[in-house]
Order: sequence, then structure tokens, then C-alpha cells
Amino acid sequence: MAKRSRSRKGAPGIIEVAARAGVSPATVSRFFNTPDVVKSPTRKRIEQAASDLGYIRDRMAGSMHNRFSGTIGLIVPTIDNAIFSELIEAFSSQLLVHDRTMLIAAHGYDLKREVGIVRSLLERRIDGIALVGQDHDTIAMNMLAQRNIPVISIWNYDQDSYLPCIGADNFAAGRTVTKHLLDLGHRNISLVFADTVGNDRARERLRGALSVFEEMQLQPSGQNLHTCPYDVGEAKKLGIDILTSVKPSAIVCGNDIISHGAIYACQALGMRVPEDVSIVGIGDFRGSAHMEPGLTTIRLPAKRIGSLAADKLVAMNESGMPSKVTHQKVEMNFMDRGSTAALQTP
Amino acid sequence: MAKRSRSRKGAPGIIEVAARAGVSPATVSRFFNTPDVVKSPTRKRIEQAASDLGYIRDRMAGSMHNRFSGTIGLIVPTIDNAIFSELIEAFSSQLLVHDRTMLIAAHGYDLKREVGIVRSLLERRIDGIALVGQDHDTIAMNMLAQRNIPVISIWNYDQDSYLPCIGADNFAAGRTVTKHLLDLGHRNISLVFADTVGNDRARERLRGALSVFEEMQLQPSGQNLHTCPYDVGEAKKLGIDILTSVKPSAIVCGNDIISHGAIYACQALGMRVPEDVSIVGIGDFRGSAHMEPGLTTIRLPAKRIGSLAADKLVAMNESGMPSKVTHQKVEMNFMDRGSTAALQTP
DNA sequence: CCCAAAAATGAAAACGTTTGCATTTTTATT
DNA sequence: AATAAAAATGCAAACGTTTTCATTTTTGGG
Repeated sequence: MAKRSRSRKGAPGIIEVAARAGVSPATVSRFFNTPDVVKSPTRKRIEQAASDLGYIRDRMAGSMHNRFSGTIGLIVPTIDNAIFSELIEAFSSQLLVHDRTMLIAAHGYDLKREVGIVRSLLERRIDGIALVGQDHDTIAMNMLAQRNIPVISIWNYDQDSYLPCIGADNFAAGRTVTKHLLDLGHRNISLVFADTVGNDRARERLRGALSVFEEMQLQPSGQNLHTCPYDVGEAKKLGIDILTSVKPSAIVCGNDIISHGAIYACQALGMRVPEDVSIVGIGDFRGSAHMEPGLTTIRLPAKRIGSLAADKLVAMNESGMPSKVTHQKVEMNFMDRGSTAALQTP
Repeated sequence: MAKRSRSRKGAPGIIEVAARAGVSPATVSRFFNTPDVVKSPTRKRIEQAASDLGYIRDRMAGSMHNRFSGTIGLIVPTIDNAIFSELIEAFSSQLLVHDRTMLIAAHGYDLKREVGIVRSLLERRIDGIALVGQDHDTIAMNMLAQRNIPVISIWNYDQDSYLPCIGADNFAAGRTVTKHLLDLGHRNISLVFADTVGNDRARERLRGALSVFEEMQLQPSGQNLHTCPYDVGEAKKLGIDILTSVKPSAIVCGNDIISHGAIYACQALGMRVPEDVSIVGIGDFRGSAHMEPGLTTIRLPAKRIGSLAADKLVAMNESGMPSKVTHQKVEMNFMDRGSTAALQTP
């Protein structure tokens, strides 16, 4: 039985490279970390030797001293959902630009699972971590704090967050789309949002939506507030329910995925969007612009957030942790497309 | 200026834990790696000490001896696309089950970029890597071979692949959907596929589709073969083009994303699916089942592939590399939904 | 109870780098 | 050309574990 073959056969180390280049290992190390400090001819010899041998650095060994591993963590509720994949891609490729790599994991909206994931990432010595939202388990936060790891919260902007954050104003987003519907004359409006426990993004959006009703002295009846998971099929099913029972003239969806389901629900029932029902979403995911009708929604710059978060985390590494917790708000754009129209007075 | 603060303040190591538990560091190490070898009372003391101190293992330091880092790489063409996010999620969570973590990166269908990514992952000492498809740069493959890293190719099944693979028979998939359309009486069929260079999945699917035409002694005119990126918007645009110029009665899309675009194109043009145009896809992504009409497609079990790949890679680690290259085919299911119908004889 | 065998633990040498300090080489100044 | 200062390089001690080998403790059979 080939017990954990220790082979590591053809892998040359810094020492082999040094020997071949006729320098000391220290110099080879410097060549890779601070090239400007080694003389040009030496540099050339090392470069040659390394390439001859097919040398590949062992960042892990290096990290023993450094205390920097060059990997940064990202924990999202779920990967398998248009909501976050854009973010992930942007975060990852921006890290690559900084010569870092991404360790990613999903907790499936289960904050308890997040704790285990944080631990697992910490065991791998991440240099920093980005978390979605501001709702997290204390245990996880303590582990991070004790180790003094840069943490930032992304996706939701919260002026008073105890963590640095980069995100959008979800409250405002909820307001904007709801107001748009009211401005169009709709009054019988259904609200379909994701479960808000442990999900500050959804919570804020819903708060925003409700605040508009309040301002207008309108009360959405309990009957008009619905909870729905981030799933097109579920949303469609629920949509059909709502459209046949409550018969709203418009639906505010907490998220584009839900909107997609709602639009399909209308189509399945033979109702026209926006003539019979107006629908708005939040997010502006891939595809939302191109479906028929195009979805009226709010563009949440996922790419921008991912990219900024990567930059920020790297910066926190390189310049030591800033004492000040910064909050960065990214802009959102209202995309007025074809899924909403003024209420047809019958 | 806080130059790369070396702090690592509150982080206790194995030594602190050992001291507190009144044992040697060696025993603490054993406690974590082979618990059964340490006596129960000792185990308890160590456990207590570790939890008191908030100790978190440093797997990196451990990996110096082990030659196993506990991280496994996954390189995909893109994360930000329904195509792969399901795979990624499954792969990642199955790794978590095996107490491994995932390092992931996307090359954007650029095989040259893949080389750099492979190097970067190798520098982080991955224990194995999963690559999508069988088309890869030789340099990358050599780096992996030299280091003797377990590699598997996923997504496409190829009996003769030089790499172990886990995937679906894309050739058969192409055949099935195409045959379905021909069986329904369609003859004026447009083929819309992704660029096949460096993309064996698309290539196989297209080959499969064309093989059916050949068998039936039919020739798809050059006019009927189109290339399209994996993007709903682009697909929709191209779809509108095709539907207004070539006026096919059916479209075979190389992938569900393209199908979505094609369906929206029909809707934008006021054509009914499937009455006026039949459309088939390949993949069965999230949402395909629920759109209106439901997309007729082939279910590619991305979750299953991801999960199997994770298992396989871990197994290759634990039992030493098997000398035999294995090829595993995962089943696909044809999903006959609402987007196809028999040709209306005019 | 005794002793051999087995089980549990400890001591110390790795693992492949980085880095502070010492040494050598180069450069600049006079 | 001599020398001081600066730049380049080398030496060896880390980094935080795991693991081999040696030692101690426990177990079980007579």
C-alpha cells in the first residue's frame, strides 16, 4: 500500500536553485521578494537557474516567517446563485492582480456554519477576510479579532457598522423601487422578500420599502407581505399564489431572482407585464436586462464592490491596520426598464 | 509608519497549549492529527487547554512536513456564469466535508492565463487540482506532472483522455437535442454554439449535433451555424438576427444561457415558443425549468460532478496516486419541457 | 506480582523558506 | 590610490508544526 508517498520527487527548492546559480539561498530568496536588492548579473543567473529547474516558490514555507500567506478569504451565503457569482469573480480576479489568491466558502445562510468556515480559513492563515453583511456569530468575530485579521463587511452599507464596510445602501434601494411603483399610481402592492433573519441586506431593503408606505400613510396589509427564498422556482410558485389570491397590481421583489420568478408567474397565468402587473426587483443580475420584458430594478455594482473589497483588504495588509473603521458607499442606479407601467385606471 | 506589524499578538501556539495541558507539544500535535493514539484523560486536558486559549491550528506549519496542505484547487473558465457556479458550490462543500478547502480561480476562457493560475496555485501547495475540460496549455500540464500533483479533468467525459476525467458525454448531448428536433419534423434548424477553440465541451456538443445531420443525410447550411459567447444579451441579439434573416423553425443552442437569450429574442419579436420556433438548450441551469415556456434541455449534473471530483481528488491524496487513469461518465437526463413542439406543416 | 509486549508520551531533528547580522564587494570621495 | 560609505551577498537562526526514535507507562498472561 502506497502509504502517503512522500515523493515530492522532481521538486527543486531554493537551495538547488542557489547551487545552480552559484549563490546562496538567501540571495535567491531576495531575488524573489526584493529583486531590486540583487545585482543585475546575479539576478540573471538566478532567473536562468530557476527556469532551468522549473522551480516554483513555496509560499507556505515563506509564510512561516512573513506572517503573510498571500491568501484572502471570502465567505458568502451561497456561490450557486447569480447574486454572488459576479462579486466572487471580481474579488478573485482583483486579488490575482495583487498576487494574492482567494479562499472561498459558502455557509448557505447559516451563521453557525459560518463559524466553522472562519475557523477553517484561519487555520490556513488567511491574511484577511471579507464577509457578506453585518450579521455574524460572535464566536467567529472573536476568533478574527483575537488574531487581528483584517475583516471587512461587504454588500451592505451601514454608516454605523462596527466593521469597515463597502456596500450599497439597501434601505435606499428598497425605498426607490417602492416609491417608483407608488408614483405610478399603484396602491395594491405585494412585497416579496427573502427571510430577514441573519440577512441585513434583505432587512434593510424591506425596511426601506415599508418606510415609503408609512410616509404615504399607507399600510401594506399583512396579506401583502411575503417571504420567499432566493429561487426562481419557489418565487414563481409563490407568485402564482399571490397573483391569483391577492391580485395586486404590482409586486416589489426583494431581489432580481424573485422578480424573475414573478415575471414567469405572470406569463404562466397569461397576465401581461407590465400591462396587467408591474414588477420591480433589486440587484440587476445578469440576464435581468435582456429578459422580456426587461426588468425594472436597481443596479447593485457587485463587480465594483468585489474589486474594492480586494483592494481594501490588500491595503490593510500592506500598511498595517488603520485604526479608523471606514465605511464606503457604492452608488446604485435605478434601471427603468419594461416591467413597470402606470396603473391602468379601470 | 506601522511597518508590516509582526504582532501575531493573541495567537497561542501548540507550545502554549502543551504547557497549559502539562504535556509535550508532540502530544498536542498527535491530539489533533491522530486523536486515537492519545489517552482519553490526556485528550481531555488538551482539549480544555486548547479551547481555553482559543488555539487555532496552523495547518501551514504542519504542511511543511506533511507535504499536504489541505487545500485543493479548482480552475474554471468563469465563475460569474450559471454554467459553473453550481459546480463550484458542490465541489467546495464536498471538500469541506473532507476537511479540505478550495482555492479557486477563473481564466476567462484564456488558456494562457490558466498557466499563471496553475503556477500561483502550485506556489500555495495545493494537494490536487480539478480542471475544466481537456484542452490545456502544455506548460501548465508539465508543472503539474513534475510535481506529481493529482489532476483531474471535469465536465467532459472522454474515454481516451490522458487525464482522469469525470464528466458527461457532450457528444451524446449534442446528438440528443438535435435528434429531438429532427424527430419533431424540423429541418430548417439553426445551430448556435460557443466558440470551440480551447473548449472541448462546446466542440463535442457541436460534433454531436452535426453527426445527426450527417446521419440523416442533411447538411446544415453554413448560414445556419453560428458562434455566440455565453451571454444572454449577446445571444438575444444574435437570436433576433437569425430569426429575422434565416427564419429557422428551430434552434439548437449549445448551452442553456444561449437558449435563454434565444427565447427572449423570440418574445421580443413577438414569435411564440414553441408554436413558431422550437428551442433546445444543453445544461439545465437554474431557472431553465421555470421560465416560460420551460426550456427543453439536457440536465448536466453539475452538482454530482463537483461532488465526485472532490471525492476523487481527496482519495487520490489519501491512497497515493493510482497508476490507472480512470474515466467516469455521469448520466444526463433529457428534459422535455415546453420550448419544443412538432413542426407546424403550413 | 513479575515481566514482556503494547501503548502512550517526550526530546529533538526535520520541513523550505526569510531575515538580522556579519562579511565581502563595489562605489564614491578625496 | 586610499578610504569611508553603500551595496550586495552569505551565514545561520528562526517560523510552528510533525515525526522518528527513545523512553516511560500501562496492560495482560502466567
